[in-house]
Amino acid sequence: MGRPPCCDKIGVKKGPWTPEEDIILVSYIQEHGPANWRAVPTTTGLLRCSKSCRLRWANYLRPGIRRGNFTEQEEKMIIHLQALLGNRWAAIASYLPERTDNDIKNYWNTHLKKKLKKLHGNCETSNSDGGSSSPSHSSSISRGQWEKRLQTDVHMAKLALNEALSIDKSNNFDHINNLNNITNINTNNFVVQSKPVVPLINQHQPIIQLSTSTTNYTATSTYASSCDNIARLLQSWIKTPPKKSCQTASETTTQSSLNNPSIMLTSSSPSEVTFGEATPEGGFDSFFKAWNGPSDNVFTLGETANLF
DNA sequence: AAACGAGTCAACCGCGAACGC
DNA sequence: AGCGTTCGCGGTTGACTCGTT
Repeated sequence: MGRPPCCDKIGVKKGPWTPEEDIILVSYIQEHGPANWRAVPTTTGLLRCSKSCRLRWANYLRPGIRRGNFTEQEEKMIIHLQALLGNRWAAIASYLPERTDNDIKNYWNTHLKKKLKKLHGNCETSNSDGGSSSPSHSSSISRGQWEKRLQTDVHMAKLALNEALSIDKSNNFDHINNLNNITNINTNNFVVQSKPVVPLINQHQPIIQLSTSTTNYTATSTYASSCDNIARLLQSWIKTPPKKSCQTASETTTQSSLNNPSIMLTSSSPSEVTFGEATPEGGFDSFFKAWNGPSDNVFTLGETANLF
């Protein structure tokens, strides 16, 4: 029996998400939390499959995501974690809470792979291409040799991570905690465990913790950063008007979005953005008013920690 | 200004794991 | 235990941007 498709192929929209769709999705998650993705399209009326909604949230709308401009420390971490864990991007992303697995994967494939290739030369035996650090890919060397090399890799990774993290200890508490996890890995266990590192990102995902009353938010600042993401998106969207499908899609959906009383945002500062009453006649004006700060005016990791 | 190629990244697809009945 | 459903992950694709000619 074949696996049923995750959604009906008919009537399901594909391609880039419009700001309106983003707002609808965020509105839903703000109300129900990031769970039961299956219900999202039917509840919200979004013409997207549940998978697409989850991905959009996880990779783009989720609060606390930083995009682009990978720091040297992050690069180091990614390189060494990749050496440690292979192409297990979700596990790697769990050590970089502000980054998504997709972002790390892209950055690896577009930047770091080349960088390492340049550094080590083409005939280097290192596993810079990913995957070869796993026992299943080490057929050319004996198990003993592989374990020896892994021990060295782990040691090197520890040192590099220590070095990288020591620079930015103040706001990287989570990294420190995660470092403890990674340094506690027993190399012997590592060999036999199929999943030595729990994807910590899952523990961060239910960031918006709502009480049953949707007006009583305990995670205002974290949600604000999600609004922040959308605000930035909308701003760039306005600056560079969408072409092709994006524009036509938004044209067709704007009215319904504005008529949805739950999706307007009002606030005097980005850190206090909450969902408010809809003012259809106001359009996105209030949204932009809400967003008037620098892009890095978002909650800190410490603030996130306080939520748990 | 136009054409082309390379680089980037958001989104899709398919698979396996986890979960619930 | 077996089956169907849902979720999460990693690989891949393709649209878009940017630089060069």
